[in-house]
Amino acid sequence: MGVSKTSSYTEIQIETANRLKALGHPARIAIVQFLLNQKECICNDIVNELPLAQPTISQHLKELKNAGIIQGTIEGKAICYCINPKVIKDLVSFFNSILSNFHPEDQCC
Amino acid sequence: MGVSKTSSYTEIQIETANRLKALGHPARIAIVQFLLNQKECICNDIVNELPLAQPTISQHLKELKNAGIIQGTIEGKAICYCINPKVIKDLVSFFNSILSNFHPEDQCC
DNA sequence: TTTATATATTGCAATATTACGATATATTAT
DNA sequence: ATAATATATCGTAATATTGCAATATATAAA
Repeated sequence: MGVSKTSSYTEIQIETANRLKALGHPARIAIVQFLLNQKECICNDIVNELPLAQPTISQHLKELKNAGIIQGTIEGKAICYCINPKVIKDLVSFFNSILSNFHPEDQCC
Repeated sequence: MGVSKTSSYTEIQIETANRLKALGHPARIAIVQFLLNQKECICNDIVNELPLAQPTISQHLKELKNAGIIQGTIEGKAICYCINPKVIKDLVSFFNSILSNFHPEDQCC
């Protein structure tokens, strides 16, 4: 006892958690994958592809956008969404640093 | 019109989303990082480290365990939790496949 | 200007998550 | 057997997420 629990979370922990949370839904995983398989990444194509109503897709896109994972630009009356690769690269770095800290000989299970 | 939205989610999309969701909370990020920085990965040490009550930590550990990210073994009256590196490696593979599908020349924004 | 198309926002119901006090369980120490 | 320690579970309140119908906005087409 006597140990004070003063530690809160670091900015990096919070930002990483926000990004992973944004990707932590099958519809949003599917959206990201769909965007990458299309040359034209138009919002309406996602609505036609996924089994969700248009407002729900719009909501998921907003969450991905808020987390910085995608960005959108207006293309006439449509909106084109694209991946931000830097965020994905940051996540890969995060997991790789986890793996580099992993020492099997220290594991008790 | 005429396009039926028959597609649901694949098993991989669902599993990946579950794992990312499990990591999508700063406390669970902190837990994973803490486990990797300790040789002895004892649950009670996490309780002393993080600014959360013991039942809350227990609940977060359960979610990480359900997602397969950690596993625990009984060590006397304590429980030792460890990372499952395969799950992290799977996530790195997932993000790398996203990056390999990313073609800047196809992006509209 | 009217109509059609594409997307966003609002409002709302159902469900899930988060956090914790109280309590249960299980092991160890006395 | 009793007490102490470590962890899990239960119950519950507060909040967040998910999904959608209805509606608003904005651009393009007629």
